[in-house]
Amino acid sequence: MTHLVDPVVVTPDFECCKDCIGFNLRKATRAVSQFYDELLRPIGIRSTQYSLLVYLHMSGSITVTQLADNVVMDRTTLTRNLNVLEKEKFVTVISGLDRRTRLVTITQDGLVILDKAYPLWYQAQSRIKGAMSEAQLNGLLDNLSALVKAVQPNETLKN
Amino acid sequence: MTHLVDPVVVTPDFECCKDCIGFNLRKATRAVSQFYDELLRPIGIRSTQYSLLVYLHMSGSITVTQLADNVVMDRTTLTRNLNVLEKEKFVTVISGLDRRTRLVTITQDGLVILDKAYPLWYQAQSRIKGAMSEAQLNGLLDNLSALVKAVQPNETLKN
DNA sequence: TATTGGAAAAAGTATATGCACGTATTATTC
DNA sequence: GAATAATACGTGCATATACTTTTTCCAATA
Repeated sequence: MTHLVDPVVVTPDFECCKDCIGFNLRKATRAVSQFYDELLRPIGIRSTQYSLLVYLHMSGSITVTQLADNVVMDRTTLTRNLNVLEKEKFVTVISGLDRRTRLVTITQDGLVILDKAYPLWYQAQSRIKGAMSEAQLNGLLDNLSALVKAVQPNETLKN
Repeated sequence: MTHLVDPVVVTPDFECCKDCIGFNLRKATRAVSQFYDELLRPIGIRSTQYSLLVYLHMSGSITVTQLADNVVMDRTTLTRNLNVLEKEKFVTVISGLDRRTRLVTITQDGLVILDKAYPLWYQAQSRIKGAMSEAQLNGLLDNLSALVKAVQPNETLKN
């Protein structure tokens, strides 16, 4: 005959926290972003700014919320990041037809800095890619996408 | 007979920037860290703080620079993160034997909050792990470690 | 059409991040 | 032992990040 065990408080096994996805992601992001930033430093922009400018170049004019959704960034974070780019004259932010919305557009100055930044970014990207196989790289990118999908609130629940 | 081509400025192919390791890492880190933070919110600490407390619990007393090296965090970033934990009485920071150093130690309060946080962290970690196979997870962690090693300045050059 | 509900965005507050620089302490060298 | 180099750390400044609250505007409905 079996008995229920007492509800004891088990000391957590913190050893397994070494495999925390969040911790390891943040650690790698710090290191990798610093690496890109270092190569971009000569022209005075950071990797976060480069990524936003590239996206704006590819997307064309876009509202703040749409851009935030697309790059998986909190809207208020994006607003502040855009303020920096606007101050540098790399983007313009104007009111949309729906006057609640704000349309973000890359400027000529933004395109110029993008062209300057591209070879620097490419160098950083190449060096990092050199540390892993093509299969590893594709696997990594796939896994990162899967993570984003896994943790994002289900959009279908909105309807 | 071959000729050297004119040194033309080629329009960059920004399409390939979609595979930027830094951009995709940051994006996943934003989403994933938010997910952990959401589950940790009931007890009032963030995933960054949880990770630091876990590390301090496992390592015992440690200097700021050693800790920064181990978690691949800028020393000044760590100082500020520790200030928050110190304010909450989760860690103590005292002068070491070498009076230049500062010894960081987790407190009783820190251990208490750790025990409370563990099941919440475990739940988040489990849900995320559920989105991928064991092989994928191990591959991801391996790739993240490889990235950190790839971009870190070669330590042997210091000697 | 007046109201009400929802959407888009900014501002306030706080943590996270890192570079440049300065200070205190230890180690080294002459 | 004094001068110098190296180490450990913090502060000032700026960007990156996100939650909460408030404001503005559009849409739907009674």
